[in-house]
Amino acid sequence: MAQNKKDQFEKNFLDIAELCKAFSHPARIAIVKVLAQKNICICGEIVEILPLAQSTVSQHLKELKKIGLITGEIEGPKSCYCINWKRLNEFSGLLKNLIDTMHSMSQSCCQGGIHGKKK
Amino acid sequence: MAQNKKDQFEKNFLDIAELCKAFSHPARIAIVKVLAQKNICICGEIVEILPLAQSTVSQHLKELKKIGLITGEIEGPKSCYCINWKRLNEFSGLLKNLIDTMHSMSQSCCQGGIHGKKK
DNA sequence: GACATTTATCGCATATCTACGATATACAAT
DNA sequence: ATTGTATATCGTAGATATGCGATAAATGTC
Repeated sequence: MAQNKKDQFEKNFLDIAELCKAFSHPARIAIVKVLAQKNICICGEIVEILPLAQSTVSQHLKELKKIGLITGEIEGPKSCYCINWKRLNEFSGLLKNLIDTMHSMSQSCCQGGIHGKKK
Repeated sequence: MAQNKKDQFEKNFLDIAELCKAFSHPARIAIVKVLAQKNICICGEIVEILPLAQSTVSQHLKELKKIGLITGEIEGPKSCYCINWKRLNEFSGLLKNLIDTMHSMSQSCCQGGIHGKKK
């Protein structure tokens, strides 16, 4: 059991869910911030700042790259990871748009229906 | 091994990460949308719409409630789950603020440093 | 009280995530 | 060619997440 049911939902939801998953661990948020703040591209420098092993940081970078939030090029022994601002802003926009859309279609709840019958 | 290192990051990151985790599964996004769109409070009605068992939906509701994105009151055999718009907007705002802050402190990368030396 | 309805919780199986050390890979420098 | 440096990948262990059926709990109905 415990089959994967994620594909049975709206494609739009899956995209947002995967973006959220990328940010669902503080280490990955921290990595993105380091890339922005310190103007750092190098995996090794990130490793020095964060309390994580090199292999762990590399895995997190891989996930961030997979979803498109960062880009990464390897030039021999050096890496160059950069933030993909377009995708990051898209993430923020998709979430805001989702919430705004939901808000606009919502009506008052628990006031007129069965549940409003508070004694 | 595999110890939990989440507490070793900024508290702000942990809060955003937990909010993102709540939205990191399309089922939970779908649940929130159903609560908004259909103006539904009842767990059982959500179960009918989504391709999930009642116990699974109940678990997702519990997680959404735990992080504060929805509120839930049980009146005997009936439930009343409502969206917490304040918290939802806070989620959207925190993410946007984080990204904007990162963007404002960022400088160009891979253009003047070692990595810019493209042959 | 007996029964139906609705929801939460328990127990369990499987899947995925997190983290690390060890190792492989790719390139620069000597 | 050998060495050194930086990074990715592999293997693995433990922790969480996902999902369901069965069951318990709370309330209304007969």
